[in-house]
Amino acid sequence: MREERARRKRDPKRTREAILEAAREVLARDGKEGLSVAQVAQRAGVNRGTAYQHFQTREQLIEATAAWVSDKLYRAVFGDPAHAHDRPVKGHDIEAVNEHLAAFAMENPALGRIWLFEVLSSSRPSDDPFWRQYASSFARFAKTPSAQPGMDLEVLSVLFLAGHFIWPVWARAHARSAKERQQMVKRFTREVLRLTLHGTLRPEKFRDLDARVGRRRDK
Amino acid sequence: MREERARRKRDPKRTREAILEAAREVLARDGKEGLSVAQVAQRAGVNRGTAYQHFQTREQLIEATAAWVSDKLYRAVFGDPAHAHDRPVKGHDIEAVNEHLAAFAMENPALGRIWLFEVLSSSRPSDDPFWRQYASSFARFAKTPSAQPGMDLEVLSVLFLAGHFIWPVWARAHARSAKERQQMVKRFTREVLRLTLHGTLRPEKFRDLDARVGRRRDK
DNA sequence: TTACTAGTCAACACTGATGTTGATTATCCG
DNA sequence: CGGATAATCAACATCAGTGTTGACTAGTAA
Repeated sequence: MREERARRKRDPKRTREAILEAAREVLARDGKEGLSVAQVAQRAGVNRGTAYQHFQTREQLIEATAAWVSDKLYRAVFGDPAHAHDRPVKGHDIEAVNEHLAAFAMENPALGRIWLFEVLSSSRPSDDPFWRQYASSFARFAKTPSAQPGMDLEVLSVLFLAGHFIWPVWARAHARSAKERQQMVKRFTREVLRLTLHGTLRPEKFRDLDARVGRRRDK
Repeated sequence: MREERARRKRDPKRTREAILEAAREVLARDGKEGLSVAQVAQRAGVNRGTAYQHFQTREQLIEATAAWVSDKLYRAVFGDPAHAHDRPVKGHDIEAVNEHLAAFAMENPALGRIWLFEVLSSSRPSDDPFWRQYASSFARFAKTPSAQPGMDLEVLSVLFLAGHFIWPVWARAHARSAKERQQMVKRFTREVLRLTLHGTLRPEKFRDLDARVGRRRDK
């Protein structure tokens, strides 16, 4: 019942970070509705009252955590939001985006789950910065002559994003070694590449990528 | 505070069903960790004690609900589990499976979410009957000469299943008219078909499906 | 040093959840 | 009919969670 013995050394920034970190863990494990401030505070080694000092309410704590994750995700895949201009749009870049995404998702399965669930349950998912950037990269690529005609970009975005974030959950990323995780990422990106080459890309325009897949086409 | 006025007419089967139905609603809205027996009972118009008579514990109630959903899903896509033999495996059947799945997911976005989350959080996802059947259909098809070589079936299964269940959530299926939902299903299945034709299927073997997509291939 | 600011914490009041128990009574069956 | 069965419910004990308040004290600046 007693919360903690020794009084925490004073460092509000670090305290805030500790709370957010604990919130991420709890949120990933128990989901939005399963998060309690009490549990987060205990896990962070902080008095519950202190948590309420930093985040006025349970709801705000969740919100702040989700924002943190979205930002982290954005940076991992697209880099600094400040340099959001002059992004190239060739086929290789969509490929690079997916690879970064797959790697991040596998290394942070919990965060990916948080982001996905949070975006899905938000009233306007397309307000999320990461989603916007992902979709717009896709859209710019679609206008390219390298792209297959007739694609439904919204469907494809949802399909690929869902896949990227759910694959690590399925693959039990958290219970595996770094090497295994790396292998899982490889499997996923290879399959996505194979799929896109013959589904959303014109193979004849990406012979180099085609070769990387190592699939024989017996025609 | 007082739970109900008139005593419920005695009909244990119906009562059990009412509880399960309410549990599905709550589970879909608040997720596994957000479900409380109290809320379920109230929504079902049943005394909390009665709910505990039918399901010994909160955990068992959730389990029973998930099993119900899995069964419903299985039947919607594959039909009666009793006739699980002699299933054909041609390309058209994978296509039919995906169409049934897309329609079910769109008509029951809540149930789809329940299933997906439950399977993902279970310790052995591949124990789920629906998953097994889906994966095995896929696997049998993959051995067919109609299938593309070199596919990673596990990745593809996760990718497509995740997409099917998350698309309706994204598309806000619950807030749309029947007509709109139907249109959303069409969009999704068309795009999946287009994708598979040029990613997991050999187009030259499916000229009829190719025509249905209505995509011109300017070779 | 001293006074102030603010980060940290214990305790409080309250709400709602869990699982249990015993009373009530509809329904069934001999 | 009349007793047994079991479905339903109210009430109880217990515990966890929320948000608030005031006391304590580390750090800071005059």
